[in-house]
Amino acid sequence: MELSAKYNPSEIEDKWYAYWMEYRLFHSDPDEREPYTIVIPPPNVTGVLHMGHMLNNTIQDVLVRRARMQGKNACWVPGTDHASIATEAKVVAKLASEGIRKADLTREQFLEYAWEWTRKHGGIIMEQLKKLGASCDWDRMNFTMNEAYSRSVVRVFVDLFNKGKIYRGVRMVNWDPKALTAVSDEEVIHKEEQGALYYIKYKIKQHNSPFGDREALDYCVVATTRPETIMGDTAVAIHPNDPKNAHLRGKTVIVPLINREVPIIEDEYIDIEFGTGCLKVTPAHDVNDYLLGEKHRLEVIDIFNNDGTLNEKAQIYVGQDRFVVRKQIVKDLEVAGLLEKVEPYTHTVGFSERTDVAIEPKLSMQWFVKMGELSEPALEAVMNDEVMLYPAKFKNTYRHWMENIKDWCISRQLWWGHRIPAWYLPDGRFVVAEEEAEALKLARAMTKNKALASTDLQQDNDCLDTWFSSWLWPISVFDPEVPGSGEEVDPNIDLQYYYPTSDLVTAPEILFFWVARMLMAGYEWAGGYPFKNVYLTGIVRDHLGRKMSKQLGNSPDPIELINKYGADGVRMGMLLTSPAGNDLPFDEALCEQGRNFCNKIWNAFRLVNGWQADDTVVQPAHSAQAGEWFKESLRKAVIDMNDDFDKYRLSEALMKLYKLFWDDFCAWYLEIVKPQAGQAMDSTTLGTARLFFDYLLRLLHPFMPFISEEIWQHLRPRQSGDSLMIQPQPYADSFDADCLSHFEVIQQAIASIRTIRQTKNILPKEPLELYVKGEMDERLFPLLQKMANLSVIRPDGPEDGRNVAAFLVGTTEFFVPLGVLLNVEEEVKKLHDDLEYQQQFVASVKQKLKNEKFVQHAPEQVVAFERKKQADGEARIKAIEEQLAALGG
RNA sequence: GGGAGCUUAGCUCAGCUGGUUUAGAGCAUCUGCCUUACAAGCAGAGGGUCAUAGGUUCGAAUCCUAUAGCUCCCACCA
Repeated sequence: MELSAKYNPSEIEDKWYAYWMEYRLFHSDPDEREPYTIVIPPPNVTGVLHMGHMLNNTIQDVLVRRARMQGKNACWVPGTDHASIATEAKVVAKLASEGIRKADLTREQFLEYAWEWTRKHGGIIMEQLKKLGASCDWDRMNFTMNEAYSRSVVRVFVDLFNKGKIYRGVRMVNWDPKALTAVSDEEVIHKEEQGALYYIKYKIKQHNSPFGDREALDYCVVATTRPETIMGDTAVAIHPNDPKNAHLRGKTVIVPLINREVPIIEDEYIDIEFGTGCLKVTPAHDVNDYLLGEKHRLEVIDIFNNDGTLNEKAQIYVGQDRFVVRKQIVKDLEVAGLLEKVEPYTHTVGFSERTDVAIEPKLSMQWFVKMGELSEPALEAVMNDEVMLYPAKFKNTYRHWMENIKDWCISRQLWWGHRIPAWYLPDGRFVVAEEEAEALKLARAMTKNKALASTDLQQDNDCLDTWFSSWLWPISVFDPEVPGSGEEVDPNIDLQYYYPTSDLVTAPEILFFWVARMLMAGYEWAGGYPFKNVYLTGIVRDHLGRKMSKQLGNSPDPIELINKYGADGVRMGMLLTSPAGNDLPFDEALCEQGRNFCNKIWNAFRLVNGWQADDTVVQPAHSAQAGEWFKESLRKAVIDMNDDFDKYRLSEALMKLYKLFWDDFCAWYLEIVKPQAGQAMDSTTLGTARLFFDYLLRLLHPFMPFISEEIWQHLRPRQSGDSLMIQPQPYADSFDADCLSHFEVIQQAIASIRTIRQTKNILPKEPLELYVKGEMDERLFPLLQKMANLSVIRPDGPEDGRNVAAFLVGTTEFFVPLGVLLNVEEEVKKLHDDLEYQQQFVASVKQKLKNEKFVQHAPEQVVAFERKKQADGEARIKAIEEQLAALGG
């Protein structure tokens, strides 16, 4: 069989993915084995794969494939999220491009468009994951708006409501006066704006005056950027410890132009240094003011219409736009003598991402979940390490957030999502139920009106926050009947077997949005934590350190990368420099490195594949030695990699494997056992080499599934249905450290001889002689001889020290007689430099040992080690001095 | 403003409870090689006051304090 000199991924990747699918190797059913479960963080249903997904899913696939090869029943559940905000925004934009406005559609019509969009674009991302090699159990594909899943979301809402954990309340939302809708915090873009700070005089009302309630000359000054909202003022606030405003305590002031009397309140929220230290309080139009208002029980006066014009509650400027009013009111205040001054002022203002108009904070009725009790077990689980976060530094952040948790606003003014299962009665009261029929029953009971019809009920128009469905993900993908009625006869087998899942791999920015809430849901409805370990990935950045985003256009298309470098190459590129929790500065050079590694593996295979065994050939000593050494090296690597995996240090595990394969296996082992040109190979060595290759492929498979499978299938005849995917991982629990260190001495000696060749211009082909003086494992001489191309190895030093290149490994001296004349001066200088270095080294060690406190306090081992350092150093000095003497230096 | 974290070679990072020759790796760089597996390669080499300043200690990249710079999360100041 003819094999190309370059590995060609595109020829084999689809073939093997189809093969794995054909034999259902990704599929999992509960059995007696230990389960290993991952649920995918569901990407947006209509999204496309970006680099963050690449990283995230590569990590998951590595973990899943490894667990599968460790004999666990591995199950990776795929699926997508309906992503209400993002998807609805896309649908609205698409309709707009066709000249259709959402406002002109009924809910049903809009949802029809949305489903059409979802059917058209949904699932693209899952197909892309297949290109990456993701070994998901596609039979378990899920979607947060599936019928069953949706029922579970509604059931959870009803359950929480019945437990008294859901309530309605007023909340400040980001109102877009142009789109006439609330937008989420994520859709608000904060921009710096050059504005002004207006200082407005509020007259102080004089009480207890002997002359009655007459207006005084006295006033306080309030600084504001939004003078047009003063008609909504219901208080002026000062700091309780503010001496310069102390005279205002207990007074009331008059709101200019409309002459409303409002109280002076005191609160520590006020910044004494800002402006005059007096804050106008407008609860309807500022988040902080609203909180102040709530605290001090102030009246709330909403002076704006939905389109940003003023309403009749403003009393003046009714019907005019907020920005027109701002200009006009400043003039009017000035005329009235109530404007003290205007200062230029730079501040940030929120703008709507969709319409680019200034966001108006607006109060509205929303649904909330009480978080207090729900959050307790979720906080505890992480703090007592029942659930582990990797890296652990996120524990602090997590605690900080959980301890200051606020109630969760779960309603969204959107149509694409799970509609809130609340029905309003004509009298304004409401009932909560899973279905309309049930709601009607409840409503009839509540009103004691049996004639009440379903047409009298109006279901809430809002839908639920996306996270309110995705927090159930690790439960509902296995059992959408949770929370059940408590009357189920058969417990759900899948949930029992796969839950809790093993590892969750996700981005740190959704630690609170998603991870924390899944923990809460797990304890609330599934009796315990939803996952044992949370691996928080880094954020993928470009080489300038910017977050990759569509807007910047700095994100490469993952599929193009796969086409260019192969899936295995890209996977390796993603994993090479991505320790958990650290940012990943992405560079295509990393994929190139991955591709090069594939090529290296491929060519190593070509070499081994081309060898023919000859039973008449006896195994050379060096080949046997190389085999013994590589076996130990492999064992050590397996142990080290297991340790790395235990700590979720995937990139380090991969780097160890990279070096094991490239350096130890290719550069050393294969080079040692490689027969001379034209010579045959003994069957023992060939068998061993193939066995090693097999082990290496097993180690490689979780990281690079395609190339490893391709080569494994070539390595020996296979039955159909066989796959590397399901072979056990190599196992080791110990290794021979002496064997490795003896070999290392040989490696260093060989490298030194090669350096001599290079500096002396001696070709590798030309054999050299070698003298070895000192301790050395002589059994390894044949190996040394082959790799350094030595004609002979002799004990002790040469009699004539001239024209001999010398070097040290440890304390062992090596001499290479050279046919050419040495540049004595150069050699002497080199030896002097080395001597000086060694002398300084020994001096520093001596200094340390002379210190009585060191000898007293330091552990015995450490002192003994220092003594050995001294002895070795002195031995080396002696050797160098001898060499200098031999050169007559 | 509150919280968390980071700063080690040109780049990306290891370096765990202080002692393991005078700090390691990969990539990049430089030198020499088209050696019949691989130039997407082989062989070799160079490169670091461990951000700065103090402190603790017999001993500090490692522990403590301050300073500077950077990153992230939360709240965003009328």
